[in-house]
Amino acid sequence: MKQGDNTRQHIIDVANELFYHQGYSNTSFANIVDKTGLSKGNITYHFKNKKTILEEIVNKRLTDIDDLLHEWNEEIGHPVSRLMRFCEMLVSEQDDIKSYGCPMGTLTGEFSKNEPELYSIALPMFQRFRGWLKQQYRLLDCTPKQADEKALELLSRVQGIAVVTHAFKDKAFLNREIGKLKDFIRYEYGGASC
Amino acid sequence: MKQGDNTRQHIIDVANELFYHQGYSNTSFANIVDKTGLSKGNITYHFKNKKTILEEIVNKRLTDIDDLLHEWNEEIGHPVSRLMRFCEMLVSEQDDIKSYGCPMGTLTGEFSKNEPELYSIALPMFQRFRGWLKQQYRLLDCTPKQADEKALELLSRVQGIAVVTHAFKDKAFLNREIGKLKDFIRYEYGGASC
DNA sequence: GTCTATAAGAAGATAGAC
DNA sequence: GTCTATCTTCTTATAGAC
Repeated sequence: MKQGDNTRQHIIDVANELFYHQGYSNTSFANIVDKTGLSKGNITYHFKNKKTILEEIVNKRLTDIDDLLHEWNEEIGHPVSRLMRFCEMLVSEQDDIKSYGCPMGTLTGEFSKNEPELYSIALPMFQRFRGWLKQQYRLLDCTPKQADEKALELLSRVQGIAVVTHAFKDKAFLNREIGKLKDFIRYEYGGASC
Repeated sequence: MKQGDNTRQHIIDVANELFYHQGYSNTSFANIVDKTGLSKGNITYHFKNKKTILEEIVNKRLTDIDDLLHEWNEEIGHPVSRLMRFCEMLVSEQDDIKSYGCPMGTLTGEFSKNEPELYSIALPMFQRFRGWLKQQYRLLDCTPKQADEKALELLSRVQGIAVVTHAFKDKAFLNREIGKLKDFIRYEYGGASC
């Protein structure tokens, strides 16, 4: 039982990395077998199929996102500084962004094309950030509608930077654009409201 | 021979749509067989494998891009208006963007993760737009460096809009953001230079 | 140029031994 | 809980008839 929990977590960690690094549909059970060092039978004992693994991975990611956003809420007093912190996330993950794109954006994008079931599993990750960003704009006295629009806009800016960084393998671009994006936020909300 | 050319083109058209609608690695030979109505043997007669089909598809897309950009150069006098036209492309393709994302961004993203060979085939599409956008900014008296940075920025903005539109299936967002993006260009270059 | 047929391999799903 | 083994289906590759 105790060993089983470790194994379960091990499978999730390995699959999470594989799904991110080579895409979900490009990752086979055999890939997970190889990288975990476990047998196929053992993995199917813990997870019925790939979709079940994905669900667990997304659950883990959602928990991680919630923890992160909670931490930012606790540690960062001003909404504008929180928005900045959100942007800085891309900088600290720049090596992965360059090599594999945004873990949330690329996964959702893969499913959004033609896999409604998996799409509905992955979308909540985006919704978490959207909701949190909206809250920050609400604190800056935006109306609900304005706040949501601004949340989506910021999400869009960040996703665009991730896509281009990934496509052109260009970390200098990422750092430059995140800098400009923070300037934009600072300029728009340098202490003022909506 | 003449029928063969039609068949060849038919395969390319069908595969192009399938690769866009469900992703490259998610599309099998059997999918192409079904949708073309041709036999498997006939398709392998024309194309050795999936990669070869992809190469032809990208070649076709590159020709289409070149034709489009050439047309814009001919028909639109002012660089600022050309940049606007570039943004408007997303609006006219909004139904596809919503359902399948940007054909260029999603394809390149799929390969950029872990398929260097296919990545090098797909990247030139991005480079075409990057180069053309840079030219427009050069005409607006930007230095080569500035022009290239602005080209990447605009590419990034548009890709971000495509990703979020696709993720949230939200055409209203697309139209709103493209409007704002055009305002931004108009504001920055309302007849002035860099 | 187009088709059918087959074979060889990879993928996912399932059963049972330890 | 973990493993080996089998089975079915999907995917690709190749050969040969019309």
